[in-house]
Amino acid sequence: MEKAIEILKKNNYKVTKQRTDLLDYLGKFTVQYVSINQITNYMHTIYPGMSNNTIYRNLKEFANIGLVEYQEKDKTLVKYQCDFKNKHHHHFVCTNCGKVTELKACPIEFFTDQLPGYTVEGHAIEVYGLCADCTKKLKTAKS
Amino acid sequence: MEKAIEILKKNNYKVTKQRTDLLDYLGKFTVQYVSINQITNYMHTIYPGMSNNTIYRNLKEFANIGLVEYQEKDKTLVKYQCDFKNKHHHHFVCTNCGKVTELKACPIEFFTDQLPGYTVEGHAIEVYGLCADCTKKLKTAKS
DNA sequence: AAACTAATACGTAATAATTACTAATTAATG
DNA sequence: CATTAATTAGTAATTATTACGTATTAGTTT
Repeated sequence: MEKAIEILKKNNYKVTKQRTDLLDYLGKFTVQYVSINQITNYMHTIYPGMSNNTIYRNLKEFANIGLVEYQEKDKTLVKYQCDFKNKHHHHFVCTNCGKVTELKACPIEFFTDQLPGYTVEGHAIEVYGLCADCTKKLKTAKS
Repeated sequence: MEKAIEILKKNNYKVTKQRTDLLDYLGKFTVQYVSINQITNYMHTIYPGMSNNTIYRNLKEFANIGLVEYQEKDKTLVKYQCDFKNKHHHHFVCTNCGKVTELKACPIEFFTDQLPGYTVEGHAIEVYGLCADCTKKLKTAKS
Protein backbone atom coordinates (compact mmCIF):
# COMPACT_ATOMS: atom_id res chain seq x y z
CA MET A 1 0.00 0.00 0.00
CA GLU A 2 3.05 2.26 0.08
CA LYS A 3 2.56 2.95 -3.59
CA ALA A 4 -1.01 4.08 -3.07
CA ILE A 5 0.05 6.53 -0.37
CA GLU A 6 2.74 7.92 -2.66
CA ILE A 7 0.22 8.43 -5.42
CA LEU A 8 -2.14 10.17 -3.01
CA LYS A 9 0.61 12.58 -1.99
CA LYS A 10 1.74 13.10 -5.56
CA ASN A 11 -1.79 14.27 -6.36
CA ASN A 12 -1.93 16.57 -3.36
CA TYR A 13 -4.46 14.54 -1.47
CA LYS A 14 -4.14 14.39 2.27
CA VAL A 15 -3.32 11.06 3.81
CA THR A 16 -6.06 10.52 6.37
CA LYS A 17 -6.59 7.39 8.40
CA GLN A 18 -9.94 6.90 6.73
CA ARG A 19 -8.23 6.88 3.35
CA THR A 20 -5.45 4.54 4.34
CA ASP A 21 -7.89 2.13 5.94
CA LEU A 22 -10.12 2.30 2.88
CA LEU A 23 -7.17 1.63 0.62
CA ASP A 24 -6.01 -1.21 2.83
CA TYR A 25 -9.39 -2.83 2.44
CA LEU A 26 -9.62 -2.16 -1.28
CA GLY A 27 -6.17 -3.67 -1.70
CA LYS A 28 -7.70 -7.08 -1.07
CA PHE A 29 -9.69 -6.75 -4.25
CA THR A 30 -7.41 -6.83 -7.27
CA VAL A 31 -8.87 -9.80 -9.15
CA GLN A 32 -12.50 -9.37 -8.16
CA TYR A 33 -14.89 -6.53 -7.51
CA VAL A 34 -16.38 -5.54 -4.19
CA SER A 35 -19.65 -3.68 -3.77
CA ILE A 36 -19.69 -0.17 -2.40
CA ASN A 37 -22.27 -1.47 0.02
CA GLN A 38 -19.85 -4.05 1.41
CA ILE A 39 -17.15 -1.41 1.63
CA THR A 40 -19.51 0.78 3.61
CA ASN A 41 -20.33 -2.06 5.99
CA TYR A 42 -16.67 -2.79 6.54
CA MET A 43 -15.68 0.83 7.07
CA HIS A 44 -18.49 1.20 9.57
CA THR A 45 -16.87 -1.46 11.73
CA ILE A 46 -13.87 0.85 12.02
CA TYR A 47 -15.63 4.21 11.81
CA PRO A 48 -19.21 3.69 12.95
CA GLY A 49 -20.35 7.15 11.88
CA MET A 50 -18.50 7.31 8.60
CA SER A 51 -20.42 9.31 6.03
CA ASN A 52 -21.57 7.90 2.71
CA ASN A 53 -20.24 11.09 1.27
CA THR A 54 -16.75 10.25 2.45
CA ILE A 55 -16.83 6.82 0.89
CA TYR A 56 -18.32 7.86 -2.42
CA ARG A 57 -16.06 10.89 -2.70
CA ASN A 58 -12.92 8.94 -1.93
CA LEU A 59 -13.76 6.14 -4.33
CA LYS A 60 -14.28 8.69 -7.10
CA GLU A 61 -11.05 10.45 -6.27
CA PHE A 62 -9.19 7.15 -6.11
CA ALA A 63 -10.60 6.26 -9.51
CA ASN A 64 -9.53 9.61 -10.93
CA ILE A 65 -5.91 9.04 -9.93
CA GLY A 66 -5.95 5.41 -11.04
CA LEU A 67 -5.99 3.70 -7.66
CA VAL A 68 -9.41 2.20 -8.14
CA GLU A 69 -11.43 0.85 -11.07
CA TYR A 70 -15.20 0.76 -11.36
CA GLN A 71 -16.93 -2.09 -13.10
CA GLU A 72 -18.46 -0.81 -16.32
CA LYS A 73 -21.55 -2.97 -16.21
CA ASP A 74 -22.35 -2.29 -12.57
CA LYS A 75 -21.01 0.93 -11.16
CA THR A 76 -21.79 -0.17 -7.61
CA LEU A 77 -18.73 -2.45 -7.83
CA VAL A 78 -15.13 -1.35 -7.56
CA LYS A 79 -11.71 -2.93 -7.29
CA TYR A 80 -8.14 -1.95 -6.62
CA GLN A 81 -5.96 -1.09 -9.58
CA CYS A 82 -4.53 -4.33 -10.93
CA ASP A 83 -1.85 -2.90 -13.20
CA PHE A 84 -0.09 0.30 -12.21
CA LYS A 85 2.32 -0.02 -15.12
CA ASN A 86 -0.48 -0.04 -17.66
CA LYS A 87 -3.40 1.82 -16.18
CA HIS A 88 -5.24 1.93 -19.48
CA HIS A 89 -6.53 -1.58 -19.95
CA HIS A 90 -9.79 -3.47 -20.01
CA HIS A 91 -11.20 -6.40 -18.12
CA PHE A 92 -12.72 -9.77 -18.65
CA VAL A 93 -15.17 -10.57 -15.86
CA CYS A 94 -16.14 -14.17 -15.12
CA THR A 95 -19.88 -14.32 -14.75
CA ASN A 96 -19.55 -17.49 -12.70
CA CYS A 97 -16.84 -16.84 -10.11
CA GLY A 98 -16.36 -13.11 -10.50
CA LYS A 99 -12.67 -13.36 -11.26
CA VAL A 100 -11.30 -10.47 -13.26
CA THR A 101 -8.69 -10.95 -15.97
CA GLU A 102 -6.79 -8.03 -17.40
CA LEU A 103 -6.92 -7.68 -21.16
CA LYS A 104 -3.65 -6.57 -22.70
CA ALA A 105 -4.42 -5.54 -26.26
CA CYS A 106 -6.72 -2.58 -26.83
CA PRO A 107 -8.12 -2.23 -30.35
CA ILE A 108 -9.24 1.37 -30.21
CA GLU A 109 -7.89 1.94 -33.74
CA PHE A 110 -10.61 -0.38 -34.95
CA PHE A 111 -13.03 2.35 -33.98
CA THR A 112 -11.09 5.50 -34.70
CA ASP A 113 -10.54 4.17 -38.22
CA GLN A 114 -14.25 4.17 -38.91
CA LEU A 115 -14.78 7.62 -37.42
CA PRO A 116 -13.06 10.07 -39.78
CA GLY A 117 -13.28 13.67 -38.59
CA TYR A 118 -14.32 12.57 -35.13
CA THR A 119 -12.40 13.31 -31.96
CA VAL A 120 -12.23 10.14 -29.92
CA GLU A 121 -11.70 11.01 -26.30
CA GLY A 122 -12.35 7.78 -24.51
CA HIS A 123 -13.97 4.42 -24.56
CA ALA A 124 -15.26 1.68 -22.32
CA ILE A 125 -14.79 -1.99 -22.99
CA GLU A 126 -15.65 -4.98 -20.86
CA VAL A 127 -15.83 -8.65 -21.80
CA TYR A 128 -17.95 -11.25 -20.02
CA GLY A 129 -18.08 -15.02 -19.87
CA LEU A 130 -16.47 -17.94 -18.10
CA CYS A 131 -12.83 -17.91 -17.11
CA ALA A 132 -10.66 -20.91 -18.01
CA ASP A 133 -11.24 -22.58 -14.65
CA CYS A 134 -14.99 -22.19 -14.74
CA THR A 135 -15.10 -23.30 -18.36
CA LYS A 136 -13.33 -26.53 -17.40
CA LYS A 137 -15.52 -27.16 -14.38
CA LEU A 138 -18.73 -26.61 -16.26
CA LYS A 139 -17.61 -28.73 -19.19
CA THR A 140 -16.70 -31.72 -17.01
CA ALA A 141 -19.90 -31.26 -15.04
CA LYS A 142 -21.89 -31.77 -18.23
CA SER A 143 -20.05 -34.87 -19.45
CA MET B 1 -43.45 1.22 -35.95
CA GLU B 2 -45.06 -1.69 -37.78
CA LYS B 3 -41.82 -3.59 -37.48
CA ALA B 4 -41.72 -3.16 -33.73
CA ILE B 5 -45.24 -4.54 -33.36
CA GLU B 6 -44.33 -7.53 -35.50
CA ILE B 7 -41.33 -8.23 -33.35
CA LEU B 8 -43.45 -7.97 -30.23
CA LYS B 9 -45.88 -10.54 -31.62
CA LYS B 10 -43.11 -12.78 -32.85
CA ASN B 11 -41.83 -12.93 -29.29
CA ASN B 12 -45.25 -13.67 -27.85
CA TYR B 13 -45.65 -10.34 -26.18
CA LYS B 14 -49.10 -8.82 -26.08
CA VAL B 15 -49.63 -5.61 -27.98
CA THR B 16 -51.05 -3.24 -25.41
CA LYS B 17 -51.74 0.44 -25.96
CA GLN B 18 -49.19 1.27 -23.30
CA ARG B 19 -46.57 -0.61 -25.27
CA THR B 20 -47.45 0.86 -28.64
CA ASP B 21 -47.48 4.37 -27.19
CA LEU B 22 -44.18 3.74 -25.48
CA LEU B 23 -42.68 2.42 -28.68
CA ASP B 24 -44.07 5.36 -30.64
CA TYR B 25 -42.30 7.69 -28.27
CA LEU B 26 -39.07 5.72 -28.22
CA GLY B 27 -39.12 5.71 -32.02
CA LYS B 28 -38.17 9.37 -31.93
CA PHE B 29 -34.87 8.46 -30.37
CA THR B 30 -32.70 6.58 -32.82
CA VAL B 31 -29.64 8.83 -32.93
CA GLN B 32 -29.72 10.07 -29.35
CA TYR B 33 -30.60 8.69 -25.94
CA VAL B 34 -33.54 9.69 -23.81
CA SER B 35 -33.68 9.35 -20.04
CA ILE B 36 -36.05 6.91 -18.41
CA ASN B 37 -37.15 9.84 -16.32
CA GLN B 38 -38.21 11.79 -19.41
CA ILE B 39 -39.98 8.73 -20.74
CA THR B 40 -41.88 8.43 -17.48
CA ASN B 41 -42.91 12.08 -17.61
CA TYR B 42 -44.14 11.72 -21.16
CA MET B 43 -46.03 8.52 -20.53
CA HIS B 44 -47.71 10.11 -17.53
CA THR B 45 -49.23 12.71 -19.81
CA ILE B 46 -51.03 9.85 -21.58
CA TYR B 47 -51.45 7.47 -18.64
CA PRO B 48 -51.41 9.57 -15.48
CA GLY B 49 -51.23 6.58 -13.15
CA MET B 50 -48.79 4.51 -15.16
CA SER B 51 -46.61 2.39 -12.94
CA ASN B 52 -42.84 2.65 -12.83
CA ASN B 53 -42.88 -1.08 -12.95
CA THR B 54 -44.60 -1.05 -16.31
CA ILE B 55 -42.05 1.29 -17.80
CA TYR B 56 -38.98 -0.43 -16.41
CA ARG B 57 -40.30 -3.89 -17.28
CA ASN B 58 -41.20 -2.94 -20.81
CA LEU B 59 -37.90 -1.23 -21.46
CA LYS B 60 -36.07 -4.33 -20.30
CA GLU B 61 -38.24 -6.59 -22.42
CA PHE B 62 -37.80 -4.32 -25.42
CA ALA B 63 -34.06 -4.46 -24.91
CA ASN B 64 -34.13 -8.24 -24.70
CA ILE B 65 -35.81 -8.54 -28.08
CA GLY B 66 -33.63 -5.87 -29.64
CA LEU B 67 -36.14 -3.04 -29.90
CA VAL B 68 -34.31 -0.81 -27.47
CA GLU B 69 -30.68 -0.17 -26.52
CA TYR B 70 -29.38 1.03 -23.17
CA GLN B 71 -26.44 3.35 -22.95
CA GLU B 72 -23.55 1.45 -21.40
CA LYS B 73 -22.13 4.36 -19.47
CA ASP B 74 -25.44 5.51 -18.04
CA LYS B 75 -28.11 2.89 -17.78
CA THR B 76 -30.78 5.50 -17.13
CA LEU B 77 -30.62 6.36 -20.83
CA VAL B 78 -32.18 4.34 -23.63
CA LYS B 79 -32.81 4.65 -27.34
CA TYR B 80 -34.67 2.91 -30.10
CA GLN B 81 -32.84 0.27 -32.08
CA CYS B 82 -30.92 2.00 -34.85
CA ASP B 83 -30.04 -1.02 -36.97
CA PHE B 84 -32.45 -3.92 -37.14
CA LYS B 85 -30.33 -5.62 -39.78
CA ASN B 86 -27.28 -5.71 -37.54
CA LYS B 87 -28.47 -5.72 -33.98
CA HIS B 88 -25.05 -6.52 -32.62
CA HIS B 89 -23.13 -3.32 -32.93
CA HIS B 90 -21.60 -0.66 -30.75
CA HIS B 91 -21.99 3.08 -30.44
CA PHE B 92 -20.00 6.24 -30.50
CA VAL B 93 -21.62 8.87 -28.30
CA CYS B 94 -20.85 12.56 -28.83
CA THR B 95 -20.16 14.09 -25.44
CA ASN B 96 -21.07 17.51 -26.82
CA CYS B 97 -24.35 17.08 -28.72
CA GLY B 98 -25.34 13.60 -27.66
CA LYS B 99 -25.53 12.26 -31.19
CA VAL B 100 -25.02 8.53 -31.47
CA THR B 101 -23.07 6.99 -34.34
CA GLU B 102 -23.24 3.29 -35.03
CA LEU B 103 -19.91 1.50 -35.19
CA LYS B 104 -19.74 -1.16 -37.86
CA ALA B 105 -16.65 -3.21 -37.12
CA CYS B 106 -16.53 -5.18 -33.89
CA PRO B 107 -13.10 -6.43 -32.85
CA ILE B 108 -14.14 -9.08 -30.37
CA GLU B 109 -11.49 -11.45 -31.74
CA PHE B 110 -8.91 -9.09 -30.35
CA PHE B 111 -10.07 -10.17 -26.93
CA THR B 112 -10.98 -13.81 -27.48
CA ASP B 113 -7.49 -14.31 -28.92
CA GLN B 114 -5.90 -13.36 -25.64
CA LEU B 115 -8.25 -15.50 -23.58
CA PRO B 116 -7.39 -19.12 -24.40
CA GLY B 117 -9.60 -21.61 -22.63
CA TYR B 118 -12.12 -18.94 -21.74
CA THR B 119 -15.74 -18.90 -22.84
CA VAL B 120 -16.56 -15.43 -24.06
CA GLU B 121 -20.29 -14.88 -23.79
CA GLY B 122 -20.67 -11.18 -24.30
CA HIS B 123 -19.04 -7.81 -24.22
CA ALA B 124 -19.83 -4.14 -23.93
CA ILE B 125 -18.12 -1.45 -25.93
CA GLU B 126 -18.82 2.25 -26.14
CA VAL B 127 -16.70 5.04 -27.58
CA TYR B 128 -16.89 8.68 -26.51
CA GLY B 129 -15.76 12.00 -27.93
CA LEU B 130 -16.80 14.67 -30.39
CA CYS B 131 -18.67 13.81 -33.56
CA ALA B 132 -17.42 15.28 -36.85
CA ASP B 133 -19.79 18.27 -36.64
CA CYS B 134 -18.85 19.16 -33.09
CA THR B 135 -15.17 18.66 -33.86
CA LYS B 136 -15.43 21.20 -36.68
CA LYS B 137 -17.41 23.68 -34.63
CA LEU B 138 -15.07 23.52 -31.68
CA LYS B 139 -12.00 23.78 -33.89
CA THR B 140 -13.22 26.89 -35.69
CA ALA B 141 -14.37 28.35 -32.40
CA LYS B 142 -10.82 28.17 -31.13
CA SER B 143 -9.17 29.67 -34.19
C1' DA C 1 5.21 22.84 19.39
C1' DA C 2 1.55 25.99 18.87
C1' DA C 3 -1.13 28.23 15.37
C1' DC C 4 -3.07 28.37 10.92
C1' DT C 5 -5.80 26.92 6.98
C1' DA C 6 -7.57 24.41 3.43
C1' DA C 7 -8.96 19.89 2.87
C1' DT C 8 -11.47 16.31 4.66
C1' DA C 9 -14.94 13.99 7.38
C1' DC C 10 -19.32 13.80 10.03
C1' DG C 11 -24.16 13.77 10.51
C1' DT C 12 -28.34 14.17 8.77
C1' DA C 13 -31.44 14.49 5.27
C1' DA C 14 -32.96 14.72 0.63
C1' DT C 15 -33.23 12.96 -3.92
C1' DA C 16 -32.92 9.58 -7.53
C1' DA C 17 -33.40 5.15 -9.31
C1' DT C 18 -35.16 0.76 -9.07
C1' DT C 19 -37.79 -3.09 -7.40
C1' DA C 20 -41.73 -5.49 -4.95
C1' DC C 21 -46.33 -7.00 -4.54
C1' DT C 22 -51.37 -7.64 -4.76
C1' DA C 23 -55.52 -6.59 -6.96
C1' DA C 24 -57.59 -5.15 -11.12
C1' DT C 25 -57.65 -5.03 -16.07
C1' DT C 26 -57.10 -6.56 -20.72
C1' DA C 27 -55.22 -8.84 -25.19
C1' DA C 28 -55.32 -12.98 -27.45
C1' DT C 29 -57.39 -17.42 -28.29
C1' DG C 30 -60.98 -20.64 -29.41
C1' DC D 1 -68.29 -13.82 -25.72
C1' DA D 2 -65.98 -16.47 -22.28
C1' DT D 3 -61.68 -17.93 -20.61
C1' DT D 4 -57.13 -17.27 -19.19
C1' DA D 5 -52.65 -15.91 -18.90
C1' DA D 6 -50.24 -11.77 -19.41
C1' DT D 7 -50.07 -7.13 -18.31
C1' DT D 8 -50.90 -2.91 -15.70
C1' DA D 9 -52.15 0.10 -11.67
C1' DG D 10 -51.40 1.61 -7.35
C1' DT D 11 -48.79 1.91 -3.51
C1' DA D 12 -44.80 1.30 -0.96
C1' DA D 13 -40.27 -0.29 0.07
C1' DT D 14 -35.55 -0.57 -0.99
C1' DT D 15 -31.25 0.76 -2.82
C1' DA D 16 -28.02 4.03 -4.49
C1' DT D 17 -26.33 8.49 -4.59
C1' DT D 18 -25.89 13.34 -3.59
C1' DA D 19 -26.30 17.68 -0.71
C1' DC D 20 -24.82 20.65 2.75
C1' DG D 21 -23.63 22.96 7.11
C1' DT D 22 -20.64 22.01 10.96
C1' DA D 23 -16.72 19.87 13.04
C1' DT D 24 -12.31 17.89 12.70
C1' DT D 25 -7.73 17.20 11.06
C1' DA D 26 -3.37 16.74 7.96
C1' DG D 27 0.07 19.39 6.35
C1' DT D 28 2.33 23.64 6.64
C1' DT D 29 4.09 27.86 8.76
C1' DT D 30 5.58 30.63 12.46
